[in-house]
Amino acid sequence: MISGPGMTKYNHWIMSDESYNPAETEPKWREYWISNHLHEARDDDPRPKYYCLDMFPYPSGSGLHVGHWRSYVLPDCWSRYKRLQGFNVLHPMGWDAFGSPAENDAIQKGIHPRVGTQRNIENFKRQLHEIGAMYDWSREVNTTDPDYYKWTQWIFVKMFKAGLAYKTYMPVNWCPSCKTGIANEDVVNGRCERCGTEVTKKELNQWMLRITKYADRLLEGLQKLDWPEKVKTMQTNWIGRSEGAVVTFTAIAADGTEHPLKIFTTRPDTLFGATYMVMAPEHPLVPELTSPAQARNVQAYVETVKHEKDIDRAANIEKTGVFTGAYALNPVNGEKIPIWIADYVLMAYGTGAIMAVPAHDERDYEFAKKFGLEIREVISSKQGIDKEAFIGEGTMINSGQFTGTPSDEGRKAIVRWLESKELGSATVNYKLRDWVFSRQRYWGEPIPIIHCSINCGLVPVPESDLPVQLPDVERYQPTGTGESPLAAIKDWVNVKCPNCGNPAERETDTMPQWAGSSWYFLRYASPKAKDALITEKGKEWLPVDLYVGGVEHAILHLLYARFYTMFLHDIGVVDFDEPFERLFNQGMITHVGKSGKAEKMSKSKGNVVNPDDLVRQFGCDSLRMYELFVGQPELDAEWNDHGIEGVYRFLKRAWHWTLMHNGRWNASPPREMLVQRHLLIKNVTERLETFRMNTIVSSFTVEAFLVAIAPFVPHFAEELWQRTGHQPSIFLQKWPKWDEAYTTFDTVTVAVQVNGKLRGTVVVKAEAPEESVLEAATKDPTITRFLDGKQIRKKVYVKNRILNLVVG
RNA sequence: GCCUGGGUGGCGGAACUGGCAGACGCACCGGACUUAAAAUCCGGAGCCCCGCAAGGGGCGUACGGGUUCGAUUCCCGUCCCAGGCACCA
Repeated sequence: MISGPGMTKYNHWIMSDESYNPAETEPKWREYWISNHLHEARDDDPRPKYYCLDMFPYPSGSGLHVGHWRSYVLPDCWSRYKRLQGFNVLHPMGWDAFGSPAENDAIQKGIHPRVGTQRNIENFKRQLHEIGAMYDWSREVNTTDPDYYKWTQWIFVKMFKAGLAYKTYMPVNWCPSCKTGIANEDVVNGRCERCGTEVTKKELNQWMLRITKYADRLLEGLQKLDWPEKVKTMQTNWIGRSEGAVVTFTAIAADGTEHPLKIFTTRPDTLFGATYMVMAPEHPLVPELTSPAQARNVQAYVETVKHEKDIDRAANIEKTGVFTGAYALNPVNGEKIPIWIADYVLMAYGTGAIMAVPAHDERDYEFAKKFGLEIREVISSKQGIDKEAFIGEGTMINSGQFTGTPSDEGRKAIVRWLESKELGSATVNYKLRDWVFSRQRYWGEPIPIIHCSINCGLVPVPESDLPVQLPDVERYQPTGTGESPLAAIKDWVNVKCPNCGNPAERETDTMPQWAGSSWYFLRYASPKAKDALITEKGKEWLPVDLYVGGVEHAILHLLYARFYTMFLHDIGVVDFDEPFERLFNQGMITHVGKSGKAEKMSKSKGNVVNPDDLVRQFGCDSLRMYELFVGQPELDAEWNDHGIEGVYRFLKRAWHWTLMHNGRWNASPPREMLVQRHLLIKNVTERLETFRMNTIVSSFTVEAFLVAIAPFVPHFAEELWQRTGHQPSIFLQKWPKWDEAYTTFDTVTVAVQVNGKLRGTVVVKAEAPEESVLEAATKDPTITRFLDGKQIRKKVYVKNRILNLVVG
């Protein structure tokens, strides 16, 4: 700050101990809150509980930027508000600390993931501290802590015992050069991000979780949740329930052998329109059905698809496929139709084969046009099928005994007929697939299973032996066989079978990062419990009342967490089956960087704004307030580098205003002031309740009121609270209530329109009847100018708002 | 291609259930204070047109229609931007 002999009188006043100096007051109050345990949630507190949860972060090396800040400030503001409302608030924080960046650092720089992670956590914690949030650090959890992942493993063992965890061969993205499986996000344009080699597929024996068993419950549970409709829609589409039928066709190979070929269809009513069949290229029957004449083509196609499958393909890709040389018999009419393979049929959905009805399916239509296959209309429609497939409902035609039936009835009739002949059955299908739970990586929870090849097969580690600790390794590099680095530690791998005592081997796959984050919200309730995942006392905190985080987790994380909770409910660990009653999605902060466009902040785009500098210059409270002011919380907002100066100026004004008026507050205030005060409280309360924080901050400029602004600028409020002669902490106060009597005005300004155009305003008594407004309006020359010589044909009056006169 | 959001001044963004569009802030302009600057305080402003001025008029919420006394808000169509998903039978 400026000082010295050149200081003016006014500067001197700024420099006095009344000046707003956040650098001095903010650390003081943070320390006060901590040493007085004000943010710790007590189990035995008699107040009603409120659990406000932030999505816990992955502690990355690059630290927080102002975009991250936004997602922590809103829930903190809300938590403080709930505290002032008299709730016993649990607002915890922790670390989702397993994950590949730490492992990559280990490979590239030789830093032990545990060491690197610990260092990042410390930096994150320091930065989070500057937010001034009321986190209860006594409940901090860390997914990489053995005391924590003991329970991550325990849940897996329970799932295994319940038949929800199983092993199967699944294709993974495989880089032939790195000799390792890689995640989808590390495949860029079909190539390995690290070495640029073309990625292919490799079948690996993988652990799977049977999430599909919960598909219906995951779908139905959505109905009772207070979540954004957008997220519910995304989850609904992801689960993708569709009703239809499985129908068995008879496939005849070139050598005359017959194989049942099952297909799934949502339109059994179009069965008579099937003119060919398509199998996924990976379908197990493909080799058996392919004729010698077609073998070369088929093999070549299958090979191409292996490479193409996960490549980002352009929007309007052309259909491809080849004929297998085999035919199938349609069960409804015995007709012989050709069997093709094509990549537009996916092995992972339905049965991996379809009957193609080009007249009534867009994709089949396109395919049939390209390869000159027959298109047969079986549902009548006005538009016909000359230009495109007709996919709507209509009357069945060319359909044997079913001709003339409306398609929706026909659907059921055909299924009944198929069932009676044992040729098919009504079936519900889901897009949702089982969850690939294996990772061939080091930095994750070891899957607690022992392979006993002599007697017992797959044996879970006894619960009393948990956790299976992650051992130190010499090398973090992949083994090249597709196994995790753990496979190289022989004295860790080799164990005795807990069942029969014979030599056996540990599972060397680890769990995905999702594992630890699927249940962490439960652990905050009793983070130190030794003998149970959650204590009886801890259960009282649950479920989470409000969950705040980015919309990018709308599907996977939230679905997995719901699945885990349902399972834990089923085995009696918790007594509810939906973990998050209310969900709020933050928008992200965009900023102009090198590209010249406003984009999401990231180091590579060079558009990151560091909060540390802003906190130093303007204080934490200014940044908090600007983060809330910047725009509607659920929408993205663009960062304005100078915007924070506005809130800083406001806080300075409010600071001096408060100190100037101190001591004069108890004088009986005039009604004018009471109205201002009650309106402010009403506004802030109502807008907080609907999360419209950005519009509240604007209304403060009317008049600052310490308790009402405390959730937004806690240090500021706390400091002034004390300076105005009160005992800290302000957060022990009650949220103020407003009185309707003071939120109404004696007079109102009514807008007067003529033919829908604003021509003036009149001030009348509140609740005034139409006649008195009209009377006032017809006395106002600025309005009567538009009425002269014309007749009022119609009057529309909305009380206290508007009078519209239609003249002509 | 499909799904989901979104498009309002120079900029970020307000506007409760259809009722005074542009709150609040940034940037800008003018004034006060200052030797000067910064800071602070007061005032101004959507755009276009007429007028010396006081003032007056027109147009305006991506674009084109519609419903209505009245539309940023509701309906139909088009364009653009962002995010997500990849042919789900």
